[in-house]
Amino acid sequence: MRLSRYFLRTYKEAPRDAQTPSHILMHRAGMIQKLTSGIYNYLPLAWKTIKKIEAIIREELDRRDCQEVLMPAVQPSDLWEESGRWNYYGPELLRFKDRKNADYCLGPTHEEVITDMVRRNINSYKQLPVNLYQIQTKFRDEIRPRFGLMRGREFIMKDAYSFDTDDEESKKSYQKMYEAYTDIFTRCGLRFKAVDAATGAIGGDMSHEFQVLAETGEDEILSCSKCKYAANVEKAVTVRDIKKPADAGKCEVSEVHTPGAKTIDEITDFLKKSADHMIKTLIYLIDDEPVAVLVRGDLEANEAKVQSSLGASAVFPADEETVKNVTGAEVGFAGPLNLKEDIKILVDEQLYAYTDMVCGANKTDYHLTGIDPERDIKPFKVGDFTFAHPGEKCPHCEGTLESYRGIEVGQVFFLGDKYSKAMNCNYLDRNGKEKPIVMGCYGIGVGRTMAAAVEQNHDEYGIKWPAAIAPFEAVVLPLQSNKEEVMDLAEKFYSELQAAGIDTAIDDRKERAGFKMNDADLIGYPLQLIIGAKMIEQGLVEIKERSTGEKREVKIEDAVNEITSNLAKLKNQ
RNA sequence: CGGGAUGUAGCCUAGUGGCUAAGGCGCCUGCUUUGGGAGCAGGAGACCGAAGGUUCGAGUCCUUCUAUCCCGACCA
Repeated sequence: MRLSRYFLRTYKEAPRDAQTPSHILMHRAGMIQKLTSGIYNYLPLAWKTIKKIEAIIREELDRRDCQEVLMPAVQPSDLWEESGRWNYYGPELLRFKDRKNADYCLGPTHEEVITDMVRRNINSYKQLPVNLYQIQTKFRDEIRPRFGLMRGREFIMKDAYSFDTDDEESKKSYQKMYEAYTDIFTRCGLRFKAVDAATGAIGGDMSHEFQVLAETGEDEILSCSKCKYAANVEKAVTVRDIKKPADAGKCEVSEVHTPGAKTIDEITDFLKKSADHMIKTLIYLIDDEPVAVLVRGDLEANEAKVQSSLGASAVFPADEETVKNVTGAEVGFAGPLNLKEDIKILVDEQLYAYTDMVCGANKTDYHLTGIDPERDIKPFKVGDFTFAHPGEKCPHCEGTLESYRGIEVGQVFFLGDKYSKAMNCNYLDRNGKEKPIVMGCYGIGVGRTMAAAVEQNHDEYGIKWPAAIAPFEAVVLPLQSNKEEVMDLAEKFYSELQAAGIDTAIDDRKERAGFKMNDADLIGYPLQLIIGAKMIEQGLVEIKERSTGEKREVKIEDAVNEITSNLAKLKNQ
C-alpha cells in the first residue's frame, strides 16, 4: 500500500478522553476513532490487524474441524424467555421492539440462537460431536465502557459452541478448544496465562480464562511461583490451616449496646477488638432468595464463590428494605443469631479458627459478643467464601501465589446441559433413548486481543506490533522524497518485497525524513527499510527492527533476503 | 446508579462579565528545506454542547438538560 493514497491520519497528541496506552496509541496511529461511548470506527490499519487475528483464529479452528456459521445480531425475545435469561440478563441486554411491538434484543452472546439452530438440525448421536463458530459483532450495553476497545459496548467476538453426547466427550471438546486457544494466542505473539475462572451468569462448572499479562489489565490473577496453577482472583483457592482455638466454646454470648456503630471500623473502635474477631454478616439476594454470608471482619466476601457454591444464576447485595425485613434491624446490625426470617446462612471456613467473636444482634444499635462460630451458628453450608491473597500457599504444591494483572482475551466454558435442557436440545442415543446434548462455549474478544497486544507491546514512541498481527509487516521509508534515485530504489524494494510475499507499505508521501520515521515508529511496523541518499552512495540501506530498536546497515542487494529472514525470525518468536 | 471532573475549529489548549473569541498541531497556496514530527509568507476553518435566565453587555454568572471521561458499584 502507498501511504500517499492511504486513508490514514496520525496525531501528535492524544485525545483528551483517552487514558490507556492502547487507546491513545491506536487513536494516534489512525487506527480507531470513537463514534460514541464504547463504539468505535475501525479504520483501514486497524481492520487489517483485525483480519489477521481472525485469519489465525479461523485456521486454528478449521483444522480442528470446527465449522464457521453466521448468526443474526438481532434476536427474538422468545428464545431468551425459553432459556430463562430474558429476566436474568439485566440492562446490559439491549432490548427493543419492532413495528409490530414484538420484543427483540441485540445479541450479547449466542447460546440461545445456536441451541435453537442445533436442536432443529441434530437428532441422532451419529451427528455428534459438532463444533460451530462465528466471528461477529456483539452488543452489550455496559454500564461503564472504558479504555477504548478494552471494554466497548459494540465489539467483535469469535464465539464457538461444542455439542457432544456426554460429559466425557464434551470435556474432550473443551480440551481441544483449550489447545486451540493456546495456539491462537501464541501465534498472535502474546504473553498470556490460561487461568481457572469463575463461570458467572453463563453457568456451567468448569472454565478457563486466557489472560494477556499487562499492567493495565482489569483482572487480578494469582499464579503459583512453582507449579502451573493459576486462577482468577475470584476463583483462586489456597491452602488454609484452620485450627480450632484451644479455648473454643468457653466464651459466653452477651448483648452489648453499640449506638451508631454500624461499620466494622466503628465497632472495632467501640469494643477495642481487632477486625478479625468481627463476623461480617452480608445479606444477598441469590436467585431472588435472601441469604446471609458470614466472613471475617477484615476480609471481603467473594460473590463468585458464593454463586458457584449454590449453583446460582444471580447474586446481588440485598437492598435496604430486604435487609430490614430479614434482620428486623437497621442496616449495620445484621448477625447470624435470631434472624427475623429463617434464611440460609453460608459460613466462611476461616471463622472456625476463632472464638469469642462479635456479630450484629439483629437489633438496631446492639451487637453480640462472645460468639463461638462452631457452637453458636447453624450453617446451611461451610466453605471458602473469601478471596485468596498473594503470598498464600498454592493448593497443589509447596509454592506461594503471586499476583499479576491480566486482560481477559478469551474464555472457555464447560456448560453441561444447562441450555440444552432448558431448550429441549436433545438427541437419540444408540438405544433410542432421548438425552440432552452436552454443550461447551468458547469466546475470544477479537478487538480486545488487538488492544491487549498494544498494551503489552509499546513504548513512548508508539506500537511494537507482534509480526503476525501487524497491519503491515514492513514499511519502505525513502527519506528524501525529492531525490529520484532514492524514490526509484524505494519503489524497486516495494515491488520486490511484495513479490516475496511480504505485506509491505511504502511511505511515498512528500514529507521530511523525521516525520516519516516518527510515523513509522508510531504505527509500529515490525521492520522498516530505510533508504537514505548518503547510504545509497555506499551501496547500503538500513533495516530497523521496531521491537528492539536495533538498526543495521545491509548491502542493497541483500536487503530483500535480510527482510525476509528477519521477518521469519520475528514470526517464530 | 452514587461520587468527581470536563464540553471553545478535525486534534490539543488559552481565554478577570466588556472591542471582530486567541495560540499550537493538522488542512489549502507559494517559496525554501530533506537522517528524527523544518522555516517564511499568505489563506480557509467556531452559531464557544443545548435550552432558558440574570445583565446595558455572557465563552465567562445562575438553572435545567445533554454528552464525554475518571473512581466506585456492576459485568459470558
